[in-house]
Amino acid sequence: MNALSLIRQIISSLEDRIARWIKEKGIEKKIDLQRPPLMKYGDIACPVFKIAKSIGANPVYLAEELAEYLRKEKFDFVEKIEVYGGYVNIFLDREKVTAKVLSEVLTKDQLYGCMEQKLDELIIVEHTSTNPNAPIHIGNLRNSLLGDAFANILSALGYRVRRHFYVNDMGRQVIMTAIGYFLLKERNVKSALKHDLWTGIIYAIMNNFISAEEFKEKIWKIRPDLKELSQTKYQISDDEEKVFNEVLEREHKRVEDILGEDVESLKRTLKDIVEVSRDLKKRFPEIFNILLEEASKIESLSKYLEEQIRAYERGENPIKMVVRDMCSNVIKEVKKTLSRYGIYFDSFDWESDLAWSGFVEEILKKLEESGFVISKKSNGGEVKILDIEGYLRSRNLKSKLGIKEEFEVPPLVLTRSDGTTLYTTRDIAYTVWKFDKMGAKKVYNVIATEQNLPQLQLNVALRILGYDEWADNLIHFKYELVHLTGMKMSGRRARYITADEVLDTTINEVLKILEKSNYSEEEKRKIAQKVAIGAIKFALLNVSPLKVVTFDIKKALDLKENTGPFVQYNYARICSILRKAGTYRLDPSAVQAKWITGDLEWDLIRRIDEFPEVLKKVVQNLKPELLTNYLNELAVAFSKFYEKVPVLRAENDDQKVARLALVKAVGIVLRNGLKLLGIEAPEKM
RNA sequence: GGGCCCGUGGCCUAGUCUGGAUAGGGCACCGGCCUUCGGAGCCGGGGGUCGCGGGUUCAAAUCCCGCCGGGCCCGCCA
Repeated sequence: MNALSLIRQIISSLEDRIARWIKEKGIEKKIDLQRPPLMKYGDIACPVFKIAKSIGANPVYLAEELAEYLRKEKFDFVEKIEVYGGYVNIFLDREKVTAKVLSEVLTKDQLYGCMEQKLDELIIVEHTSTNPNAPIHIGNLRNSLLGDAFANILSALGYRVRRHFYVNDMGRQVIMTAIGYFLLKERNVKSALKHDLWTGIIYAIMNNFISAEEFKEKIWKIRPDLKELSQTKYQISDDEEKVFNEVLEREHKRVEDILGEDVESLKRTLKDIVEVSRDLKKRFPEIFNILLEEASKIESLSKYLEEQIRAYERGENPIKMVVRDMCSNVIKEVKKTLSRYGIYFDSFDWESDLAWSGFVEEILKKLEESGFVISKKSNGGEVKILDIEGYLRSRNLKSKLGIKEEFEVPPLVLTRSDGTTLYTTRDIAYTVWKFDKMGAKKVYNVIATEQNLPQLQLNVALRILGYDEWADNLIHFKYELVHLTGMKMSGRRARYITADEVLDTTINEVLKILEKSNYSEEEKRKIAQKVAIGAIKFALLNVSPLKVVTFDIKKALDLKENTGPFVQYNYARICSILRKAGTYRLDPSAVQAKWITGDLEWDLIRRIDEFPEVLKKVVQNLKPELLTNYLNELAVAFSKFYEKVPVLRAENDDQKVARLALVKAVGIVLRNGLKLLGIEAPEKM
């Protein structure tokens, strides 16, 4: 691990020495060095309050004593040591540090920040993994950007990284979409839209039909006579809605007894189904009506759906062909969208492949052998349930996994009553596959926090299988969802802001700014592309994954508010300086650091030196926002330097060369950092 | 009812794990700066009960307890 920053190394050697001093005094305390808040307090500070307290000494005297001790030692890069209050403040030798840091950055160039040694360890980052029946929208995009940037950084740190997309083609939603997709195909209805948009609409409509049917079945249990009102099972007419509401109102006691459901929530469901139906019918009348017509020929869509789910799980045609055809078409579009964002995968893993290979069944059997699977009679069949809580209690694992003892972890349903598997069940098999077949040492799953519980259950399931080490190395990289101002995204209503739209509108916005410039059309296009990507990615990555992002398209388009373009802008300015400078020897031996030891320069040097540390922190803490923050601050620091310190019109050639070297080094870090975020640094903008 | 997460000037955000010096940035606002390397910029200014209340400590945004507000989850969905 040689990618330590220089100052980090200096701190370590100081810490060793201080630890020795503390030990000599017979004190047990540990001390951490810190970065002082102001430059006048030096570069590294050591507060001595803790040890002073433990031996009842005056902190100021003790600090003086420590300072004396340290002064006697020889530290390579330390210039002076001062005491202020209970702090020992250490000032570094700017010239020496600057020379060393610049030499490091300039010689490594594109590799600065990266580990030289490649590690053998394979890390799998699974991200995006959207259902293959809809377009990538702004919410999914957060997942993709986090996963991709994180994978980039891991690979900079020397790991072997593979990016995997899990194609979830066995879910209920996908199969119902495929049914509708097939019905339209039979009627020769061709999509005028991109495939992912097309299936997104089909999904919404089919889902609405099935919800209507399920709702009616419930009502009819209470009032079989109301069946006569029904024209079609898949729509709730205005009359029906009225009557249903009356039934729910008047007979609420019976309703709750028979259905075991809350009347208020049933009312809400009813209202929702009707509203969604109206909305979809209005927006997509043809598709809606044709699907309704075709669906009405089927006795029960929900039964039919269940049959098809079973058939697909067994790998039977024709549903197999239909689903595969539809999903591949959607995935093609998803790939296209993501490639516009510069995001690629090493592998698309089809859920169904795993199931058809018999691997899911194998895992299921193994789980049953553990003795923690409970079978429960239901719907004329048997559901299998994994007793997570029971296992945790029997192994006393709760505190290890950070779960409150009193909290009872809900069981995981492994199979439906007809024997088909559920998402998380298949995910257990998939996870085993990642570790076992792919040989991953570590797996990061970039998945929204709403899946917290299933991810925990998955983790425990691995332990039940005896794969504790894998479970320890399975990391749920969680993030919160994206909310929108002014509208709500909803797959059920086929309402979303797609990643393509976001990019298109942002590009247009950048083009407007570029209008007055005298770049060629071609250049403008290229720049707009890069800057738009920079704005979007930076904005989404800049927010902690654990915080809900409220995406305001208007704000996102205000490029002044966006720090991505600001960072890019400073890179472009750097390129401009270097271009105008012509050919200067900027190799380390030609640079005299004594010319660049002012506060502004020193601030830049310290930040540049910190870059490798930042990358490590991003990975350790799952916080890509540390990198966006870092880059923004580096750009701010550079901007200040740029304003105050002339480079091309320096006083003499040596000074000019030194300043040019510094500028170049800043450019290298900005460019490398942006690249890790998946953002290109334009030389002109 | 239970569990997890978030709460820092008008808005966004760092710092919280591992407690230390004047809570760091950005946007917006007000006032300056285009004869100087790219003004998508720079300089200056106002604006804060770090959600609230206790506790621990020489020292709390940070640790502990209790509340409040917001989000998510507790389906034979994913």
